[in-house]
Amino acid sequence: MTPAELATVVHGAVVAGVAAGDFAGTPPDAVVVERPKNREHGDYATNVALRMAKSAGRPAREVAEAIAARLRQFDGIAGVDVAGPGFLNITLAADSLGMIAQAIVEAADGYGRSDALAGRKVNLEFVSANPTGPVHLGHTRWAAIGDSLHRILEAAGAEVAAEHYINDFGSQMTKFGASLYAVARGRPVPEDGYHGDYVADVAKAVLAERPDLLDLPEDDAVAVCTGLGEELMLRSIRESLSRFRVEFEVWFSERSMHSSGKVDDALTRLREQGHVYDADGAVWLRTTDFGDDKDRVLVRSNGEKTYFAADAAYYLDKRGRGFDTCVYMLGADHHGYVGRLRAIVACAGDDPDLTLEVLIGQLVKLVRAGEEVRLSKRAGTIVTLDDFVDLVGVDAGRYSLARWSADTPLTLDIAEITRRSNDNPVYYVQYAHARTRNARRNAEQFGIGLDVFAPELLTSPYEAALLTALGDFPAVVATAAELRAPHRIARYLEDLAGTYHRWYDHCRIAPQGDDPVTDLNRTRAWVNEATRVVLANGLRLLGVHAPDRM
RNA sequence: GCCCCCGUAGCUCAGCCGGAUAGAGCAAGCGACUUCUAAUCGCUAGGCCGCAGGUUCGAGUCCUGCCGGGGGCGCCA
Repeated sequence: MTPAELATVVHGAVVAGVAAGDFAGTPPDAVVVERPKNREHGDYATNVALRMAKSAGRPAREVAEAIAARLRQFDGIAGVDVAGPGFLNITLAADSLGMIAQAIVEAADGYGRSDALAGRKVNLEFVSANPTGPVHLGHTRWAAIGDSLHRILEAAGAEVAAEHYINDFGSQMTKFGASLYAVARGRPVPEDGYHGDYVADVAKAVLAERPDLLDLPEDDAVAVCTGLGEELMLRSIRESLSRFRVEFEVWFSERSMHSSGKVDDALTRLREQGHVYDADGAVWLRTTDFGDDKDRVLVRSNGEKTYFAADAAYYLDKRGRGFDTCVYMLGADHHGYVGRLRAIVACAGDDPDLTLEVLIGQLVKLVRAGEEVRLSKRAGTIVTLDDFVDLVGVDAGRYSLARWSADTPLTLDIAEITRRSNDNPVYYVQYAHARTRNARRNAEQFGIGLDVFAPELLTSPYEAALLTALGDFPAVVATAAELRAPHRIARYLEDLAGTYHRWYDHCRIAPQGDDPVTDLNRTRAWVNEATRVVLANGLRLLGVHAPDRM
């Protein structure tokens, strides 16, 4: 019996109890059963009686007793205790609990998927690195979290598109082109230009493709630098992200919205909604109507449209493409933008609380031996995604970034996250997976396959602990999706790996010495395989490899 | 001044819709390798959940105020 099935059974008992007049009250829409922290409290616990007590007008313990009496009638439930203020502690029969293993093996890759977010069309925008420089460590945190979220939301049934916005319009691009040109000419980079060794690399690449560059009039040459520089930079950004196993469905160009007239359309639309006004020669959006602390400029007095205008157009474009939830993942240094974004949404006639979600990620630092790592050959003062992957690898890098809540400012110690031992959670979880594979290979030597399944033999408390942990996975994925919190997957996997290792130490799969192969051995092979499935599915959601051997 | 995030064990952090005796890893100490790969496991020790109020059967969790730390407040993108 899975926890979801048990929840249905308990709910049924509550409804039946009310119908039969055991106690009064309104049954809740759904019942939650959870794994108690303390194993002595049974396999599962529920607080439904505590929640019912008020409407029943009776002490929670009395309600609990009445529900318990009904549950005890149920096949597959071995025991029900009323504890504390009115908790119901439920112990399942071994065969009933053991069925989880078979269900998981049969569901295979599909185990953990749900329809919790079915029908939702979610747009996930993250990284959105400017094509004027490499992907840096701040982006990298979002690359890991955003891509995992992509996978998790899909597992929860949502239709998801990951998008990378390209700021390829405006003065920053021109500055980049001018910087490239300066370097190509052997002149110093302008004060407000782009610095770092990568600028020289890109300039060299531009020269290689356009040997005539220096013969062109300066304006034309800068334009060539801007165009080619952007192309090269974008290609390198894609390569870096792809190497980090991060893929986007859509690379969305800001410039394309200007040239196609979408920005003008958006301005018209906002004007029609009555939130646009002209002042000081500029065009403004009255974002203060919606909680912003000051109004924002859409078109500057020199006629140029702002980044903000493009963002309004981008939001409208997303909505036009049918997304009902638009998620923006921003660094903490951009949180001031949230108010403006909400105002755009409100000015467009949407409810920001419904269609807009802004996730703010706190800053990341990398330290080595207690010193912050800043030395980047490529970018001068920042650590790039490529530097990071070179230092720690993709698996350790992704896992280390994804296992922390985005709300936590993060300091990663290089020595700690690359250490190949049990104090490194990445390897702890990966090793557990490798161990399941090895145990399976070993069992096969004894002729143990997945044929006989006798769950009533799974009576060890270590099996109960493992089986209930395995049963939690779908709920963990659904919660991670709902809370946009990939770190919950990682924490769950660490817990599961520990539970598996303990089980492995106490419950042999293959027989020892000359002992004969028993049905218990064969049944444990299912438990082992179910664990492998969950570890593999969980690691896949984090974009981390599940190795066969370590 | 205003806004966002954080404050939980020596350290780094989990803690979902408020629920039972607040958890994990590391670090410290002790123990288990003739192993299903010890990249593992067992045990010990470690807590005014920043402070003060409030809400209620019940608060680490929700509300208010304060203290401490980090970040942000352009006709830049």
